[in-house]
Amino acid sequence: MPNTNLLQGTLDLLILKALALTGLHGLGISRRIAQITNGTFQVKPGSLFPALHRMEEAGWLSSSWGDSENNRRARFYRLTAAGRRQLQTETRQWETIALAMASALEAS
Amino acid sequence: MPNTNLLQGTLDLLILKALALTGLHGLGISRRIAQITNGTFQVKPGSLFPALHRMEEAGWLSSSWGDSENNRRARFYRLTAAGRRQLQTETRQWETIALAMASALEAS
DNA sequence: ATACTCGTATAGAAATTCTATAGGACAGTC
DNA sequence: GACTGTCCTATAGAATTTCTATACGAGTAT
Repeated sequence: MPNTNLLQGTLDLLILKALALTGLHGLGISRRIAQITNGTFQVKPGSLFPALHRMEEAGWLSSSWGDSENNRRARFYRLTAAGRRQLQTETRQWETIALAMASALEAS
Repeated sequence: MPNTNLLQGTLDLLILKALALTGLHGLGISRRIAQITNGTFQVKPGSLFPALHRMEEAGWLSSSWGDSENNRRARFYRLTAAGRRQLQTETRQWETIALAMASALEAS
């Protein structure tokens, strides 16, 4: 019974968008996503970290170890140039989908 | 390389919405989805039929054999009462998600 | 010491969707 | 009648993403 909390496919876009302004470490990304979605999406570690690894593998993120605000060892992620392009692409895709769904749900 | 054409989770809602007005057979549902989304979503048989079976299993649809407009044997699906409730539930869920995403994508 | 928070990580399960393929039946044409 | 195309349903198998649950190390505070 997967409480499909998040729509499959939206997580990547949210992560990319969370990193658009500045680099963040994992939990920081999670917090920023909660912030920009007004608390609607609460990404849990088990979803977040595999996604980050996958996206780094894809070349959209790069990362390095550093120290967090609380003096903990943390891995900081930032967008690569390809990641920035991907953000644009996925944003457009989302807009297409949102438009289509809005049209469908308006249909009488 | 799954060209995830459709966002995972939207298919059910689209099917429910396609059947909101009147019962349809499988390919008819597919055509109606294309229609109400202005051609954005083209649901292929390999996605559609498993979904229909699943949703009937879940009690949201009921079906019966009949003849299509073209005099072919076709299975007609219609919403059950539970299906109608599910349509409302998923519509609200979608709206929540769409709002959250809009908020996220607006963030500077 | 102890307990708590922060931060990352992974294994395993679950679910949905896609590609590819199949086949029966009707309709139209030569 | 044979052939071809369209309509309609169906399934197997693969691929992918996300969730639950669990773990562990290290800093902080009591």
